[in-house]
Amino acid sequence: MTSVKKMAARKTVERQTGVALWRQIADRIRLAIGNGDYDATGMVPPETTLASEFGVNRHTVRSALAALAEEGLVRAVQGRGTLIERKDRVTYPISRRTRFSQGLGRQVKEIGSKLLGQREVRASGDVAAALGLPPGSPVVELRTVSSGDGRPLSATISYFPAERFPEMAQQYARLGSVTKAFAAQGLDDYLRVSTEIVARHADAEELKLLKLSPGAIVLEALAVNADLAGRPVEYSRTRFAADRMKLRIET
Amino acid sequence: MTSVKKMAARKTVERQTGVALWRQIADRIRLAIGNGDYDATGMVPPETTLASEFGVNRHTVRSALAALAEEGLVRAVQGRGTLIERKDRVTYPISRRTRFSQGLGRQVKEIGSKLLGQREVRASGDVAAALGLPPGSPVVELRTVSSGDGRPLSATISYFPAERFPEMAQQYARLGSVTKAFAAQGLDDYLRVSTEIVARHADAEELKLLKLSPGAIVLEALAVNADLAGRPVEYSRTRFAADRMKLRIET
DNA sequence: CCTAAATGTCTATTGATCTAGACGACTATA
DNA sequence: TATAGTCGTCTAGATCAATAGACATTTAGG
Repeated sequence: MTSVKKMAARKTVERQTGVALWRQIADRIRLAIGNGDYDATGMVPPETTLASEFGVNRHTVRSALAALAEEGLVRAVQGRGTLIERKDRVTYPISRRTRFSQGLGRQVKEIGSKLLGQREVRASGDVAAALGLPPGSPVVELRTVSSGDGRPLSATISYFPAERFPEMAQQYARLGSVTKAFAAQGLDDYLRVSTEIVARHADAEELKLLKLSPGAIVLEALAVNADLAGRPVEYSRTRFAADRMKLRIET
Repeated sequence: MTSVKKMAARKTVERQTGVALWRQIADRIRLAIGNGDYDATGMVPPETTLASEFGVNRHTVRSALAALAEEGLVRAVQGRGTLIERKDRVTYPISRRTRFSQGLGRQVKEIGSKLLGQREVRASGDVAAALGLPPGSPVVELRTVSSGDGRPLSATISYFPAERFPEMAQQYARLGSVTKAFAAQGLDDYLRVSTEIVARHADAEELKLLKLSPGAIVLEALAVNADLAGRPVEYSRTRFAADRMKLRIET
């Protein structure tokens, strides 16, 4: 409809929006790489081509590519072109039996989980409601960051009923997995009962934990897991680096 | 953990990242409004306070507030302060039986669906794969925008197998609902078989359709619905205005 | 009625971003 | 070994983003 642009498929970027053109273009190219748009050549189109596609100066495209090179996503080789080093976006499956490491298994070679902190606190309103406990009940809080092949993928804050799982913190520290820590305390199976997802700009803490650049997006998933009898055993708040992840809902 | 900032809670913003300070600040304030941080007064803190909190000049804060006023989120009144006009996020449930209007029922008074365009096209690779058809098969494409209480919430592109649902476009135009259009063509029930979710910055078209301000985020859900025999009947690509919506996964 | 506190407007200056053009350096291929 | 195609670097100027300070205007409250 409306106007039909001729020739070189014009990819629009917006000016005067508080987001620099080079950053908008970097975001678009990162997305295109993730979509496999350049798989045929394994390279990003030449700078001059990109510049005319986006309707900007070649220097602006170079700034965008420099940012992507900084991320380790591409590598420019003089005389040849700009090679794609890594294709982004890991798929994270969400199902009734969601297990962090399991789902990522084949997509990344190495999964890392780092425990940032743990403490016992009294459940605030939302945590208590999610876990079906009276407000103020003791809960174990775990803060973790998970990464795939060295890149941070998600930052999580989890809450567990302290009375039922008093050793949660120690067991997690020892085993490095929520599923295993549950098993060590007599819970062999649990199911995802609810997940809420919002997308927003990352705050300062998230930028640091996930090694993101400002303006980056996080997908925040609020999830409740329950045992087979339906009693909540975990409430978690996971922030995913949106440009590295895709969520798949399996129903 | 680590360092504890003292005094006037310094809210950090990052410089030289391609995202203007005023936009970072606008994003932070929008988030704070959504979190209910200013509910006590119904107002945003004074410009001078915000300026010192973020460690920037008052003019920079004014640019941020001007952007939020443009969105209709706040309204500045000389001599009084900056009033919060609106704070919201509609929840969109995703389950095996996802129906657009149903889930929003009690949250918004009035649901609007606008048909932007319809045509019959040959299925491209991804569409064909999702619908389980040979590439190039005829499919009906519908483009719609849905809104709640007058504000656009989502923009959708849907594909239906043209052979099985030849009247899709006409029926949708007449009935204003995919569920009803299916029913009119003999399909009484269908289920969501897969959903993929990514978050990214809105492109130019989405900014326009969803009446967003540049730099805004969209949640993109790629979904396949199938009949009870498991045959795909719809492939849809829905872009939600992320600052107005929350997705709830029901498993 | 005055004052404090808040937003509105103006000018001037600095630094970051973007454009424009030219030319050098490297790679692959005919 | 040319030559076309591509990335690398440099200079100069225009526009946008942010700072700084001053003062006007409006509102609420003593």
